[in-house]
Parts: sequence; C-alpha cells; structure tokens
Amino acid sequence: MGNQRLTVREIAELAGVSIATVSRVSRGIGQVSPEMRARVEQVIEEHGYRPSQLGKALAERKHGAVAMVFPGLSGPYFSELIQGFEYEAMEAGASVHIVGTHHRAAADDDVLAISGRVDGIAVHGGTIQDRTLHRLAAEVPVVVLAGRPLDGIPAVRADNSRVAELTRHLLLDHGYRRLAFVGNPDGSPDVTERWEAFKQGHREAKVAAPKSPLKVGMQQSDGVIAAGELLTGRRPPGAIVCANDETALGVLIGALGRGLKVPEDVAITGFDDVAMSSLVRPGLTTIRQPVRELGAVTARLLIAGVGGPGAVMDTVLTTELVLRGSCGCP
Amino acid sequence: MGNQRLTVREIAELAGVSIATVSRVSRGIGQVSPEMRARVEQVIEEHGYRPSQLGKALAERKHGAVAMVFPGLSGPYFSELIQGFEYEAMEAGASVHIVGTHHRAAADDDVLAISGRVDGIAVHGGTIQDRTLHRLAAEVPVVVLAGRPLDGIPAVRADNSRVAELTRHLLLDHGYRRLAFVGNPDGSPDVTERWEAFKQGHREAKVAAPKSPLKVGMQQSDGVIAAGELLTGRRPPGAIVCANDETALGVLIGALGRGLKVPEDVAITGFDDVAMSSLVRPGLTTIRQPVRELGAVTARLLIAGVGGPGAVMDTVLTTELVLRGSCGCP
DNA sequence: ATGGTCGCTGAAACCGGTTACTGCAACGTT
DNA sequence: AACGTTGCAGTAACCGGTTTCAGCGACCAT
Repeated sequence: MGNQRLTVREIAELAGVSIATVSRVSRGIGQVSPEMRARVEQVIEEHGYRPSQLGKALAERKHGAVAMVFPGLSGPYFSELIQGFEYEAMEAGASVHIVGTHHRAAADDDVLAISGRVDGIAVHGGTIQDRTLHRLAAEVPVVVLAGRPLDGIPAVRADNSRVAELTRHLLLDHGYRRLAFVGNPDGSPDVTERWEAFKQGHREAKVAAPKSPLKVGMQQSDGVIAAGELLTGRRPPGAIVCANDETALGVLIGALGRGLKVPEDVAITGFDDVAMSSLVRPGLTTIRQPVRELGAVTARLLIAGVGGPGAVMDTVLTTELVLRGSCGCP
Repeated sequence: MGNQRLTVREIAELAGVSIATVSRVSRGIGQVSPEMRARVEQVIEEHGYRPSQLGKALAERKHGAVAMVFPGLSGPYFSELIQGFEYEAMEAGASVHIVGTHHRAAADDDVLAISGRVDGIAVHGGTIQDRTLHRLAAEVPVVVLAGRPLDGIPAVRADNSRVAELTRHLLLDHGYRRLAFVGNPDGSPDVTERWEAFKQGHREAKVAAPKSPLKVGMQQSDGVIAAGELLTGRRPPGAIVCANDETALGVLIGALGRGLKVPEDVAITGFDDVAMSSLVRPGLTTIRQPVRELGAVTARLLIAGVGGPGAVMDTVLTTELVLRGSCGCP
C-alpha cells in the first residue's frame, strides 16, 4: 500500500536520461543504443516501473478498451458470448467493459456514458433504442451483435433461418401438426427472426402456422412456466419449438414433471445447443450456433476499427441442425 | 462519424471564456456568475460537449472504474453476482471491467494488467494465486469476494456453515445415512467451507462422514455427470448434498432420467436458491444466499476505498435453509 | 479618499505519458 | 579538408481535462 507508482520523469532522473529515452525503451521502439537501453531497462526492472494507462491513453488518444452491452447475463448463452468476446479482446490487449441494462430505466444513458471510455462498443440486438444506437455510433465505432445492421452500423449474427428447416423436419418428416412457438419476438431480433423462420417453414410445408408465439422470457425457469401454459389445456400442441435451449430445457423439465413422455406425448426443440442439451434424456433436438465465435468475431471487428470503405457490414455465421431424441428421431 | 469531439479549449473559445470557467460550469462547482454560467451552458448544450473521460481521469488521478475478476461466468450464480456488483458501481458512476480467467494460463498477468486501469478490484475467491493477490493489493484496493480475508485484504462472503444445519436435518430429522457430497473444494473457498460444514454436521450428529467429496464442476451438466457416477453403483447414497443448485438440478435431472424417484429413492439438496429450484418437481431443498447483495456490498466497499483504519475486514452475509420436497419434507 | 473584503474570472501549472523536431558527434565520400 | 549522412539522445509541445493562485472591479466601512 501507499508506495505510489513512479513516473517516466522519475525513471529518467534515476537512469540519468531523458524521458523520451525512457519512453522509447519501455515501448521497445525507436533508436536507442544498446548500453543506454540496458541501463534504462535495469532501472525499470529495479523499480518495477509500468507506464500509467492513463497517461498512455491520453497521449495515444485511445483507451485500449472495448465494451459490450447486453440486456442481462443469465444463462450459458451470454456466458459463452462474453467469453468469446473477452478472450479475443484480451489477446489484442484491450480490456473489456460490460454494461448490463437489465431493464433499468436509465440504461440508454449508461450506454452513452460508457462511450467516452472505450474505443468501440458491441451492442446486443434489442438492448437499446435505435435512436440511442445512432447517437452512440456518432461517438465511437459500434457493432450490433445478434441483430441486423443499421444505417452503416455493421452486425454480426447467426443464421436464424435454419429454424425453417427444423420446422419442416417436424411437419414433414415426423408429421406433427399443431406446433407451438415459445419465445418473445418483442425486443429481440434473434427471436423475431426465429419466429419468422418458423412461419416460413409452415408456408413451405403448406401447413397453417399458429397466429402468435407464446411470449415468455429466455430463461430455463420461463420454460417451466411455458410448459404449464401449453400442456394443461385440452388440446396441447404436438411439438413445441422454443426460441432457445434454456427455455426448451425448462419445457422439457415441466413436461416430464407432469408425467408426460417426450417425444411420444409432445416433441420439444431448442436453439443454441448448450452443454445440457446433449445430457438430458431424451437428448434435445436443437440448432447449433457458434456462440463463442460470435463474440470473438465481434471483438475482432471492433478492434480492427469497424469503419472505413470496404468494411464488412453483415457477418452471418452458419448454424446447424442437431437431431436428437426430443423431436422423435432415434 | 468523423465529427470528433470538442475539447474544453474549443468550448471556451466559442463561449468567449477561459477553460477554467468551462470546467467549473461543466462540473457544477466553484463560483460562476449566473449569466456566465448560462452562456457556457448554452454553448455546451448546443455542441453536445461532454468532457473526455481520459483527460478527466488523468487530472483527477482516478479511473472511475472498478473491475471484477472471476473464473468464468457460467450460470445464474455469476450472473446475479455481477448484476449486483454492476448495478451498485453504476449508481456510483463507476464503470465495470470484467476479467474472466476461465483457466487461461496467462490469467494472473491479465489481472495485473488490469490493475493500471481501475480504482479497485474485486477478486472471486480461488481465482488467482495468493501471491498475485498480494502484488495486486500493492497496486490498487482489492476485495476478495466469496473467500477469506487475507493479510489486510478484506473479504465479502456468505455464511457457508449453514450446510452443517442442512446436514443435521438430513441425518437427524429424516434419518438418511450414507450422504454424498458433490463439488470440488480445490480452488474454491466456498466449496471448501461447504464441504467442511458437511463434515461438521456429521460430527454433530455423530455419524461418520464420507472420506472425500465427488469432485466435479459447478455447472448443471456436471450434475448430470455426477448423477451417473453416484446412482449406478450397487450402494447408492440415500441423500446427495451438492455444492450449488446448478449441480443439484443436474443430479435431479439425471436421477429422474434414470427412472428414480426423488426423494423416495434418493434425496437431493443444493446451495444458492436459484429461480429454477422452486420450479422443479420436487422442489429443491437448498440454502439461500443473497448473491446479488454479495456483489453489491463488494462494489460499495471498493468504491468507498477499502483501506484505512477501522475498515471492515470481513463481511459475512447470512444464509437461510429453504426446505422443499427434494429432501423428503412435504 | 483610502484601505479592506468579497465575488468572480483567467493564466498557468499540473496529471503521465508519446513523439516531432533539433542538435550533435562520428563516419564516409569526393 | 570540407561536406553530407547517419545514429542517437534530448527539448519541448502536445493529449484534455482540473485546480491553484493571482488579479481585478465593485462594494463597504472608516
């Protein structure tokens, strides 16, 4: 405690050189004679000098930090996403700020406040208003994560249209009728696209799609609640397509807890392919998306600087249908 | 894009005043005549001036940011923890850096690297080596979160000893014998304390405790794996005490998936009381800890400055036994 | 009229780095 | 011998804020 850090000028004094030389040595650039370099390095080593990030940042006019904004960080999806993002940022020497808005009123202000502290911001789709997004983009490079590109703001996302393929599989290969969709499109570009793909799949199979989705949250506990809603009526659906694995697992637990058999009584599918999905009985049929990679690509894009001519505006990562027992496959 | 931010000097020029006055107005302190204040405020408003965090930070010699270091952020526990921390930090105007070490080799270096960017760091128990912790504490205020205080480094934690009460409940009230403990004490102060309390409960009930815990991770998927290990042998335990709710839910799913009845065939308990625990059938008997509050208290402590005489060295939040169906209670 | 107080504003120093530019010595070339 | 390179180190000017201190005019008391 207490022993405040040394500055360039003090190190310069101790080594009997100018501050320019200290800076050159500590950064390892510029021309410095071997003996001078050795002398300065010795002093730096002795006193454990490390340049202040503050001075450095001001002089270089960059923060060496990026931020990620998301609604909340419940569950494996956000964990993976952040880990991919954070790992990539760390590799590039940038530290990571996080802003979870979790339904806070002042969220948009918080996001603007962070813009003065970072070199770039990744905003999870549906987290803040488009208006705020534009104001943000005027201050600092922005990438939309899991959402659509918007007026010069690039996006990184997964191919949600594969839900159409899943839907056709349920309708045509297994012959289920009366599918239900669990998930709330409002405020989530991902869920919106999945719901649209769900309807598209119905069109392609020439089967009437349900009028509306069952709007619940994205957590496992929301799935349990959804199961209660869907499976207690007189005409329960033959298959339940969930917006993500966590709700699907919740629905599965809710169904099994009611003594129903999956997939005999009801089929269930998810989206993400989280670790649990291959471990439950029956295994969860789902769509695998490269969540970690999504975060990593976003970080790389942000650090590379985003803007400029020829910049990639829309990065869509491929997804993959994973068939397991919960849809009726062996 | 492109329109770079204005500086104090430019605003001063535009308003026809000195930079000192601009600074005083923008900070709202010091003596400024009403008309001058109005004039400057007008210019600030017009041009959307907001002082650079970089200049501010350098001049004030503080970053206005705190960091949280943890092993990884899987599951609801870390989500809640971070949300509590982040919310409190935001309230105080500090932004939040996160560092997930997730078993990275260079983790300790990363943590030291971040120390030059923040005013304080919360380190989750068991994340980095004690040696690194000391070096860190020499640079910046540090609080250990979910761990023991260490040589002047304060800690914030929950009362894990309540696991002894839970253990006695299983042994004495329900009469179970042959309890198993699921969780890996290595590298986790929390799990270590819970395992110790588990043995303590056995001593108090005068029942022999198992020699060692079943060492698995803290995620739901690890619980499924643990269920496979414990429930396939010839003499399965009568009750399984898990280090946290997520593994307990995994064990529960694994047990039900094998056609076992809970609690008739095997009782299961957890720790945390996450949302899912009250939704599964049977409800999960667990110990409730105030995870969010844990994060919030840590943030407050860090922002208040930690050190100094009379500082609180050890903050222990109370926990509560929550009895539901999975232990055999009605 | 003079001296002292008070309220307000501005000049300049400072925070801790980076870097353009300058100066100087040693060397090679014609 | 005079001159142009070249390599190296130092001076000083930034980066964008905050804050100390000095100065100045208005006001009041004597």
